[in-house]
Amino acid sequence: MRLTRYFLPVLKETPAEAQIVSHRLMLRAGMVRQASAGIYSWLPLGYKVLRRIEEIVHQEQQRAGAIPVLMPTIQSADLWRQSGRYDDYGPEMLRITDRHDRDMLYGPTNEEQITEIFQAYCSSYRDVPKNLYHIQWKFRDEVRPRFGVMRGREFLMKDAYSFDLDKASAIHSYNQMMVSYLRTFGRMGLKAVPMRAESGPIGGDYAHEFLILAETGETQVFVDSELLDLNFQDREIDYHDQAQIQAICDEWTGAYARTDDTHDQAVFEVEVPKERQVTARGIEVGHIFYFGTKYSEPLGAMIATPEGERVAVHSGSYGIGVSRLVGGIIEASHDDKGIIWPESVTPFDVGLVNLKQGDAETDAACEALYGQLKAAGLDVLYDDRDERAGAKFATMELIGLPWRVTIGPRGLQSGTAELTWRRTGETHEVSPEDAVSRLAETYRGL
RNA sequence: CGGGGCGUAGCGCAGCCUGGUAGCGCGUCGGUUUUGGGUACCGAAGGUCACAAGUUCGAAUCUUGUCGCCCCGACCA
Repeated sequence: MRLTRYFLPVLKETPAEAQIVSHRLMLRAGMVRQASAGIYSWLPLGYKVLRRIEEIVHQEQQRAGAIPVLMPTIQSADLWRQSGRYDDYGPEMLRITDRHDRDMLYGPTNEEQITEIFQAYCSSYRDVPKNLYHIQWKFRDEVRPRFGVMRGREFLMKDAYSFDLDKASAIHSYNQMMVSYLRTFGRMGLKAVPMRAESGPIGGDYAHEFLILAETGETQVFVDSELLDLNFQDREIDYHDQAQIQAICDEWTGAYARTDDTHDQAVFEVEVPKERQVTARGIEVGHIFYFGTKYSEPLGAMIATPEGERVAVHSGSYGIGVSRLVGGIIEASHDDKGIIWPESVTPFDVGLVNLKQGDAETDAACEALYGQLKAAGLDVLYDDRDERAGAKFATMELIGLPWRVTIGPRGLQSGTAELTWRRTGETHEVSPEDAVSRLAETYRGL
């Protein structure tokens, strides 16, 4: 993509309304535009990142056996009356009426809908286990939306719902999602720690929130540093192997990790040696929850056991805040110059900077390299504006592309380009061919 | 929902107290200049001063109401 033909409205100054760093950088990098309180338009650069995060979530959900569907944003109030949540949910739910004066709502979540779908088609133990998920916009009318996309009213969320014959099987479904989440967040360059959450009336240990540590997090967290040192990396997972999945879950939940909701200072001090006690702020990016028959009973989602008995199906729900992750990743990865995208979610793989636009020789060198990078399968943003070096560098650093190739008259004399790593500023003088092959290698498999 | 603040050009702001035909910086457009870290200079375009009512000869400025946005707190399956 040539920058002169792209739509990238970067700002030199920080808009007054933005307080936290991810919100500021998203506005300055031209990623989003606020439409009203807690509601945003996604501009091209922001949309690209959102889609890449979404794609990783899709891949990892399906790898873990979840099946994609798409449910509507607007729901009928009827199902919510059946589950009893129409009255319980309160003013956070956006309620609307259609032309026939029927009560409708903009979905804040989809337990009722998915359970209705499940019960309509599934009636036997042969139909389970099933895990259906979608990535869809949600609306929760927060009293005070803030922090840009981190706490919006309208937000994109992945929500998966598992259906099992009994609790033991449901716990395996739960564990599969926990492992899937570790992989998902790991791929995005995040260290997300599962922390014990309020489990509600069911009891047990089967509710976890995934938090990434960041100074601007809204939640106080208490964690054993042992967990922070764990590394998921790219280990081979067999999601059908119950023992392996259970072992991974045990590894990640074996040490103390809780938010202020469930924190117990006495237990913390007994279980965790002083030097490993970490108190920090966290951002919730995922939530997994086993809720048993809470919705299947009122909504009549029953299945027959092999013995012919009809029982309520055991369910869990599993959320990932897809749009929130865009802000979360920036909170976790930026410096005073701007964003630093991990290669896995970056809007462009590489930025190409022409230091002397209009000069026949540098223009030709840039055009050639631009073509080679694209031919190597890389997504390139070519800054072909007639701007000074400083302005071009500042733009690239602001929008956070992990790699920059710089071509100017100085390097061309010796036939070299500069390859710069955003994260450290480290620069290598390489031939254009080497730049292409190194970048292609870096992005292989991502 | 309690408390506080702000709506003036695309962005950041001044002007308001003490009413008199709206200004600065950045950005944008045209030109000269410069050319490896946001060059310098000249010129230009761009605003129903959030909206409504009122006071006044005259309102961005004073009064009242409405709307929008932000911050602190409470809230957040």
